[in-house]
Amino acid sequence: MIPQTNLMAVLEELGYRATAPRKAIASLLEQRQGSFTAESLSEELPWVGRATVYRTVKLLLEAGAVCKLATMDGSQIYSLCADGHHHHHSVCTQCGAVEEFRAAAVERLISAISAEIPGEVIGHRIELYVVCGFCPSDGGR
Amino acid sequence: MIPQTNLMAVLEELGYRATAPRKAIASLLEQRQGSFTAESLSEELPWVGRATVYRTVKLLLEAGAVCKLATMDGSQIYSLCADGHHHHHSVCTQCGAVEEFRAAAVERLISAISAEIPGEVIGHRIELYVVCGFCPSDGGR
DNA sequence: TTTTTGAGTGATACCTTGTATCGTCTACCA
DNA sequence: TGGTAGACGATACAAGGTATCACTCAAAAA
Repeated sequence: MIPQTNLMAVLEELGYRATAPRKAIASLLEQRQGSFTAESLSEELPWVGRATVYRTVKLLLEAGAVCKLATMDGSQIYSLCADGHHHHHSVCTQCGAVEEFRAAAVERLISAISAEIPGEVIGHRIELYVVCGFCPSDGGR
Repeated sequence: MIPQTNLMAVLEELGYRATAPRKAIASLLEQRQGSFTAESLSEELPWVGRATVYRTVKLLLEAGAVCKLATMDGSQIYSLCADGHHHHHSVCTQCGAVEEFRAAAVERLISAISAEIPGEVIGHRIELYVVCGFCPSDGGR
């Protein structure tokens, strides 16, 4: 799985200018590779205005380079998306690491359920919450 | 599917007092039967303090009489839950109607995916976004 | 290289969705 | 019919995000 490594290029292709704040945000995200919040980005780049951080994250979201997901408690986090195509995420509840997965079985399941549900299915959200291999499991305590 | 029709009784069973604001919120939710936000409740019951509305919704959530879900754009909504057991929801993107569904296939799928993912799966979130039978489909416009 | 200009910026006010605090009130049991 | 803990409303606060606005600067044109 090779994550998107040239966020700035993605933005430039869409006609957005290569400014210092955008470059800084892009390169920070490329280094970090995990999930993040807009607020954490803002803290790590105190010289970039808060509004600019939120604006840039929104641009990346619209460009499809970043996905918005929900944690188990319902709060929002963002994650780089390696894959522009439809996929789902597993989120480590301990360290925030995000993995993408695509499973044909998921799509088959959705169609099967669609058939049983009144109305037309136009979208879905599937997130798995995991304790990843690098984090101590709760059971171990 | 018979929704929970006695929210106040649920709260009283847990030892909470039957106060006028709680009764008003419970009966409003029982009438409405759809999804709602805490803010919309507060607007419909202007004589009940905002904090009380949020507190009561939280109690119902903890009691399992209400579920918290995410809309397609990531915002939070609440919905009455008929069924205390584990289930999933489909949300109409037009009118906000929520249907519950349980599918053994979902649970089988989760176990199958768990086997392919590093780490231990401890939870999941599955929501379907639909245009329900009572709403005009976008395709029709 | 210089000029031009509109996209992008930071500061700041504001909004939404909640939670915490605190003095007052009231549901309920004895 | 009290006494009292639980519940209340008002209000301040917090997190996460958007809107506004005057200023700056990237980059295309001259």
